[in-house]
Amino acid sequence: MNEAYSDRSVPYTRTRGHHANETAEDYVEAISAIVAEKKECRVLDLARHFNVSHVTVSRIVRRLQGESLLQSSPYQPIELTAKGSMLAEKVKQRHEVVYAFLLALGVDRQTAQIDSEGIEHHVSRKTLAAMKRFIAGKK
Amino acid sequence: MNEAYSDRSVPYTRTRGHHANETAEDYVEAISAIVAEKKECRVLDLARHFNVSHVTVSRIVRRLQGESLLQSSPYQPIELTAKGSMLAEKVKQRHEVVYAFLLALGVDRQTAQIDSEGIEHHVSRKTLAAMKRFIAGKK
DNA sequence: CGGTTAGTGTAGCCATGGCTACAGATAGCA
DNA sequence: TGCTATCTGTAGCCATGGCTACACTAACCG
Repeated sequence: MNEAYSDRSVPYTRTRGHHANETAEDYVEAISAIVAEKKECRVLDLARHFNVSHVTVSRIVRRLQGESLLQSSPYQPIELTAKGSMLAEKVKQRHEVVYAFLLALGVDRQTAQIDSEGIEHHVSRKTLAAMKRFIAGKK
Repeated sequence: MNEAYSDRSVPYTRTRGHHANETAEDYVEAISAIVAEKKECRVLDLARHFNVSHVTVSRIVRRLQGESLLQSSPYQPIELTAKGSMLAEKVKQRHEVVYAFLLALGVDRQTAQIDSEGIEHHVSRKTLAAMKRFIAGKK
């Protein structure tokens, strides 16, 4: 299940991996943003970002390292691998499109921010393209 | 956490309950649809619907009974409670709006079906209203 | 240098939702 | 009636991601 980051191609097909992939996407996106903002990303930065305990973060970070999405050593800052950076970039762009789309639809910023976080993981390539067309048409 | 069916009101606030609520919504919606179609709903109907084993269904059904969303006795058909029916109706309507919205946006039926299943759980009241306005404007 | 504080790791608990394997119930048909 | 096939339940495994409690590291400051 290595390259399974968008495998929801059959209606109601549940696998263990879906939720884990969403977590991976959220984490690399957050790490990328935190590094961009304050030069380095720590376990506690992520814990505060997601409102979870540092223990939860630490275990997830270990898992993502096993998936070669990031690199971490004890008491050291967390860094994305090339693979992790590419995924982060893809997720960030998709997220931005969904957010901009909701704004264009007439939703307020706060709601658009919250809903886009939930929606982004479920938007297929085709729907994303339709959202882009809509945004372009609005300009 | 009894009435927590749409509690994602803060950015990136994760709780154990979110995913479980989505499962509950999917199940009551499916049960309602299956009952409407073939008079009764069995464990195996749900297992086939969601592409999971009957064991998984059976455990989730037990949990949902504990939440008073449905009633089930050994080897008997599954029935929604009044509470379960109301939730199912709400979810069904929201799902239909999201599906119709994606179609109106220019997405093909297959993609709209799949994406709407994932997206529906993350659409707030406000975004849903915006989708309705968009559909109405298209007519 | 030592002490306090913030950060991190580990152990171990829980709930959820995947699974296989096996056992028991139900129903339909010869 | 009894066989067979389908359905359902139970036991028990796993991964994920929540948590608290406790221990250790590191860093900063007096």
